[in-house]
Amino acid sequence: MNLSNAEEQLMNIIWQKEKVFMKDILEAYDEPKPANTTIATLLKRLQEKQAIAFKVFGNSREYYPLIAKSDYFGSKLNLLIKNFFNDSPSQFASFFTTETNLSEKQLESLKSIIDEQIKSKKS
Amino acid sequence: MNLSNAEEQLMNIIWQKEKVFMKDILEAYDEPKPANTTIATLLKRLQEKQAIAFKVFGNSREYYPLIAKSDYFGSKLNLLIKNFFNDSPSQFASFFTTETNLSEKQLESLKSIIDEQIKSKKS
DNA sequence: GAGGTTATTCTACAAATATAGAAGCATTAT
DNA sequence: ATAATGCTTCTATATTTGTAGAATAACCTC
Repeated sequence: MNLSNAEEQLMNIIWQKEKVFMKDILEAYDEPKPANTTIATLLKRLQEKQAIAFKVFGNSREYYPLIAKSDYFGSKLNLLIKNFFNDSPSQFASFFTTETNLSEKQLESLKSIIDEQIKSKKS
Repeated sequence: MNLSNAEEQLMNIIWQKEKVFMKDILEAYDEPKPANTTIATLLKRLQEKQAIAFKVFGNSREYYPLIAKSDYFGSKLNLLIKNFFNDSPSQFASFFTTETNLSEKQLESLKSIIDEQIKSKKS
């Protein structure tokens, strides 16, 4: 599943709101808002790509995602790790921790998340 | 700095080798290798984008990166975190550890990386 | 120094992307 | 009913991307 930038941006809105009508989407965009026909085009393309679907409600449609954000983003992330870090997640992780400038507190919380993970692996 | 996929792939080769001549690049591609004119086009575009430069050596050019991989990738990563995780690195981190399916060993090594980080923050 | 080899530029073209006008069809407000 | 509104589809255009042929220039070899 490959989405263009504009499509990704729109998907983000849809993921965030879970279900949206056209008007909700327009609202969600910052100024300068795109023409509604632009959004309509993107919605169409997303349907073709099977990224979203809709339910008819009265005269308009309520759009919802067909793919989970975590799935989409997870595969994207794995691709990045593959491309930039020779498929080594730990190499990426080290880059990540140094590069994103996490606070001490954030690092601690990350550590405990990892501990959780390790525990669950062991069980 | 926004690079297309093909450009990114080429940059990766250049980053890996640090300095390359055309022939080195061609070698680095898997079969089916692109036409050398294709590579030449991409090199040209990367120059326009100020992503690479070259030194003339005899009759040919030795290309080298103008932007660091870590810079490029770091800003890409931060963008992703911003777009997908509401600008919360720790939210991303937790996603990362669950989603990339790290082995227990990798998790341990990641944990020690984080410990290093915490120590260095404290000092 | 004629002919092959290699790198570079120019030109080209199809596909994908970003963006939106025009037109049509419901629905709602007057 | 009529007009205004909202949404969707169709059509269209400019730009970017992926890919590479043709032409050219500079070496290398014999």
